[in-house]
Amino acid sequence: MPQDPPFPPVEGRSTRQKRAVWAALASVDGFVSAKTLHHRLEERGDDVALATVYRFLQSQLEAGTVDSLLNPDDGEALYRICAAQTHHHHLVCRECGIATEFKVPEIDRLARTVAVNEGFSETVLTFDVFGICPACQSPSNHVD
Amino acid sequence: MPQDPPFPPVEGRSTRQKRAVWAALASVDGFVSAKTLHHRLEERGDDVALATVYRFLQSQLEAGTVDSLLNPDDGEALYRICAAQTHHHHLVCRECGIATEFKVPEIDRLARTVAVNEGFSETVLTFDVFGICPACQSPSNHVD
DNA sequence: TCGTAAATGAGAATCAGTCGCTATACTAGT
DNA sequence: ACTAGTATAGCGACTGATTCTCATTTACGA
Repeated sequence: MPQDPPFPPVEGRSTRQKRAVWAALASVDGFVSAKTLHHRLEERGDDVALATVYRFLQSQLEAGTVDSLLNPDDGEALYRICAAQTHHHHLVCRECGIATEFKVPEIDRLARTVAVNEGFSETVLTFDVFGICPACQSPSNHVD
Repeated sequence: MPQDPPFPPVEGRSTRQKRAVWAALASVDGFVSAKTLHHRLEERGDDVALATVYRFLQSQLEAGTVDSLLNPDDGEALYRICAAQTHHHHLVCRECGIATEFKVPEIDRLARTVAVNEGFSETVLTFDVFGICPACQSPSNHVD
């Protein structure tokens, strides 16, 4: 048992479960669902309750160390580590979850302008792009 | 809630239930959830199964006569009548559901460009803005 | 080591959304 | 108009994701 977890993203007490979930999340390239994450943990032999996975993801979300978005197909929440605190959007493969972050300040500015003109406050933008990534387009490279 | 349903929206057979759901949808200004719509129907004395509401909304969605989006707070799907077939986005009040449509072609163009550059295909944009509308900001006018 | 607050596990509860079977509306034939 | 045939609609039961409850366990400062 290493003395210090690789990255201590953990707020509050440091537990085996939190470290395990973080490690599993860190080992994935793209966005994953809580369920998928839970499966990976089982495969690794890490016993963590599904509820704990959800709780951890929720707290990290609030802490800003993970990002989440809703799969537009089924409304399922997807998560991934996302250190970049600054505002950005995602280009996400709906097959494998691989994601690219991008910023288009103009977009945000334009949207804010629209909102302000209408007198809206506390605005939140949801802006993500879903598609099929190059790897998933070629069956040979297809990753589930 | 000005006028009657502008057109008979019902594709396929015209039934009491479809007409009722459409009328209920038409009587609402903003986006509503299937559940809310179902409540309204009950209040009116229209007995329609929740599943029927969902199915109707789904078919109208495909027909392009209603619009939907995911509430980022809880992932619930929201619907409203939306005749404008052309691509557009929404500025939605998260309190009362009131929504304004807007178009910013540049946004779509920029987003597509990002996707194409990364080699993504079959891209779908999700872009909506949530906030608190002027009416809901002043407690006196607050609509739940 | 001890005490205490925080975290976890297990499963029940909740809630949006879907499915499979039955009932009904529409059509063609008479 | 009446009836059978067929596709569609309707509805109750179900599913799957997420949250809640609470008894138990654990981390960690004193």
